[in-house]
Amino acid sequence: MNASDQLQELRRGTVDCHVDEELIDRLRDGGSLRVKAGFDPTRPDLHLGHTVLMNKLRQFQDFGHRVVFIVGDFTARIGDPTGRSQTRPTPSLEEIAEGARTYAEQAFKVLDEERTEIVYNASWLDKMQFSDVVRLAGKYTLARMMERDDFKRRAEKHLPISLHELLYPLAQGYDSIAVACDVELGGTDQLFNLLVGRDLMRESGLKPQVVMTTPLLEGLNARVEEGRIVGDKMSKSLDNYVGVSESASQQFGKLMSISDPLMWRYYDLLSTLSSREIQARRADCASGQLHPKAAKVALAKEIVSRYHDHRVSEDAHRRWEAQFAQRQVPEDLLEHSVIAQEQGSIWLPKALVSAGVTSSTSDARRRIKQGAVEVDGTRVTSMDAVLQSGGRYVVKAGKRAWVAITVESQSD
RNA sequence: GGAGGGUUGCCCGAGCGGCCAAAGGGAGCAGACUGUAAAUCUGCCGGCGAUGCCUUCGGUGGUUCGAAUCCACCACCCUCCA
Repeated sequence: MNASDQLQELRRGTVDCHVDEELIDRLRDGGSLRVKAGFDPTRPDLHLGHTVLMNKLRQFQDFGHRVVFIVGDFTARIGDPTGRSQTRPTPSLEEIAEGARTYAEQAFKVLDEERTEIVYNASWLDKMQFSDVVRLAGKYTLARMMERDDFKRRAEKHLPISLHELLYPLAQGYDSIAVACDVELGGTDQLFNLLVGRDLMRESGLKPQVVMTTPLLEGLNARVEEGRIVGDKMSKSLDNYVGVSESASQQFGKLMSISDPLMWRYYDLLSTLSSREIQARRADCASGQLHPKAAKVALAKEIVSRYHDHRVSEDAHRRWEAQFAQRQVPEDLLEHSVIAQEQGSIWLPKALVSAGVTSSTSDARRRIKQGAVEVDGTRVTSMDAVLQSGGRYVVKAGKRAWVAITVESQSD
């Protein structure tokens, strides 16, 4: 594929490319580019948000370029100040090593292993002497460092900025020197760090890297208001994510819960369809030829198939339709045994707590009061309901809270 | 080294002696409506076999009939001056 077509494809999905001309020049030169991306090994559970970047890296690989996958085992110990007002705890060496391993494992569900080089930044950063650090620090100024809006904001608010936080961008920038890359990719929140790398490379007499940023994917609960996406980025701590290693059913269900407008954002950032195909699908929905639900199912299937067997993905779809659209008892119903109390029965709220469906009897009573609890398909209205010993009951305590409870008698 | 401000439920944040299991918002949960959409509406949102009882407002001790609220000490966080 020629250079301008490559550029066009690589830029798809509203990826910001800083210094386009340089990239196209390098693409024109032919040969394989070294594309760098750094990863924080302390968060090894990849979710779809991370895969936006991964997919872009994969695209580079498909054009014949090489990915330099940097495990930030050293920088993890400093802690990236990006978006944080507090310094986070330093992970142990073991945690970092374990994280790096699982990270790579998950990354290769998307990346082409043949065209990926994995390197650890401690292998050069750890060896630096204090004098090396001083020399590196001498290449940058406080004024420029303070251009970073996170630092600027904190300075204005008189919030603390630790000195080591100022070193973080330098360390990351030094990585670019160490691996001599042509391009560095990162999330938009990484823009400043990436540009520092570019400057440091130039200072060191290297050809400065081209900087590309991928947008941050919004979480499942994001909304679209007046054409703008409102909501937090996808993150594990906010529990608005789809994990790469989650089960097909979980992934499918989560993807189906996003709002229609958000679906198009997900299409743009996660689908491998061409922009033209996505536009066509969108137009069909708008004109009523395609039901939005069908479009969402197609997207969910595409994504789930990427991380699971195609058949598993089909199965997840089928089960989802059965459980939610047709309100049938889920196939993968959890079985749970509880021990009967005196009188050969167990008070329903107690059974629900014991089966792990509700967090407390108060919670169980609340749900009964609100009509959320069903036993064998019949809504429970009495607070005094009990399950008889020896029986197996299919209990529902809310849309997603299903369990089969078997009551064993006390003497067992 | 000096002066001042702060620490409230999952998060933000009001409360500044009883009417406080603690306003308001967010998140979450449940029901209705649906395409498990989203939005919206309604209710819930510490625990307890429960119109009552028990434990919560950084920690410990105290004042008081009564403390998230007052006092003392301790811990942690922040700001300003040096």
